[in-house]
Amino acid sequence: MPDHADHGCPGCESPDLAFARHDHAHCSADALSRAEALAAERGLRLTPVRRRVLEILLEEHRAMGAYDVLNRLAAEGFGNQPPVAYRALDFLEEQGLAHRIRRLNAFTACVHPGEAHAPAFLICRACNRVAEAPAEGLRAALDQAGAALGFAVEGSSIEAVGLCPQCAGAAA
Amino acid sequence: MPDHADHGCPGCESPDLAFARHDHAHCSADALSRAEALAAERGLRLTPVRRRVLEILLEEHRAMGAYDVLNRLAAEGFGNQPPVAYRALDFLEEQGLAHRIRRLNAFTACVHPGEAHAPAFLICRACNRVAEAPAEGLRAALDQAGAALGFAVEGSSIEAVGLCPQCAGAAA
DNA sequence: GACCTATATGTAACTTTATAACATTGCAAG
DNA sequence: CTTGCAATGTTATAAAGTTACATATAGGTC
Repeated sequence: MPDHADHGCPGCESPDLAFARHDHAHCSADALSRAEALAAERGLRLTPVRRRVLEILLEEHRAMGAYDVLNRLAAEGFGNQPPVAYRALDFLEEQGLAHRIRRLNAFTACVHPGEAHAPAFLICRACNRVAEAPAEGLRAALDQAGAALGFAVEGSSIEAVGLCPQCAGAAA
Repeated sequence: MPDHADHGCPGCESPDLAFARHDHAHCSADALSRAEALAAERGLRLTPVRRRVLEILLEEHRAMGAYDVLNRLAAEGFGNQPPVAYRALDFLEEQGLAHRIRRLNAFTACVHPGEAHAPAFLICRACNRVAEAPAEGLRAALDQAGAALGFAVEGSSIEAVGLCPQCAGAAA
C-alpha cells in the first residue's frame, strides 16, 4: 500500500487542499486501496455494491444525495430501490469511509479513511463543493463544552456554510 | 423588559443549565417578551402565526418537527399546509429566535435571542432533549479553520450527539 | 462437496420532510 | 380610498428516508 503521506498529491496529502486543484484520479485510487486494506484488517466485506458506491463518491468528488448514488447504481444493474443506496452509504459511514453532510442531505467520500479524525466540513454555498477540514481541536472543544454540562459527546457534526476561495474570487 | 441576566431563573440565566430543572414558564414568558422587543427594534412583524409558533416551541421546550408544529397550528385554526409552518419557522430562524437541529430535522426555540451567539447543540440520543451550549470559542475555531483554506465561513451548525446527565445516570 | 447459518441484497410499499407555484388577504403608505 | 407589498392560504409535487419481507450468497461445519 502506498504511503499516504508521501506520494506527492496535494489533495491526498492534505485535506486542507480539498478546494485546490490536484490529481484526483490518484486520490481515488489511493482512497480505494486504503478502504480495501481497512476492510481486510477489520474483517469486513467490501462487497460489490459497497465498493461501487465508494467508487462513485470518489469519482464525483462532491457531496451526492442518496438518490443520485442510487441512480448510478441502478444504471449499472444493481438494485434500484432506496435501501440499496442507504445501506451501502450507512456501511461506509460507519466504517469512516464516507461522511454524511447533514446540511445538504448528502454524502461524500472520506479523503483520508483510517486515520482517526473528527471532521469539519466547509460547504460552499455558490458551487456546492465540500471540503473536509482538520478539526481535532474543534472536536476537543465540543467534548469539553459537553463535559461542562455533564453531557457525554459520542458523535458530532460540525459544518460551515460560506464561500470557497474560487467562488469568493469570482464574486469579487 | 426584565434584565435577562438577573432574574434568578437558572434555565434562563445560563443556557448551560438547559438540562437542569428550572422555572420554565418563566423562561418562556421571558423569551417571548424578548422576541417582541427584538421585532419592534428591527421593524419586523411578529404576526399571529409566527408568534404562536414561537410560543409552541417555547411551551414544548424540545426540538419539534415542522409537522408537529403544523399539527398544533392546524388544531388552532391556522392553515394546515406545510408552508404555513415552514415559513414561520424560517422567519424565526432568520431572526435568531429559533434554531434548526439538522440531525433531528427539527426546530427549537432559542433560549437567549438577541444576544449574538453561535450555538452548539447537545442532543441526547436517549431522551432526545436538546441543550444549547455556549460555543463562541467553537465558532471562532471554525472560522479560523476555514480561513486557513481561504474559505469564508458565513454560518455554522455544530451538533453533538451523546448522553445527557440524566440518561447517563439512569443507564449506570 | 453438501449443508446450514449469518449476512447481504432485492423489492414493494409507505412515511416523513420540504418546496414550488399561485391565489387570496390584509395592513400601511401615499 | 386605493394601491402595493408582505404575509398567509392552498394545491400539488418533489425529495429524503424507513419498514418489512423475500431472495440470494459467502463462509463455516460436518
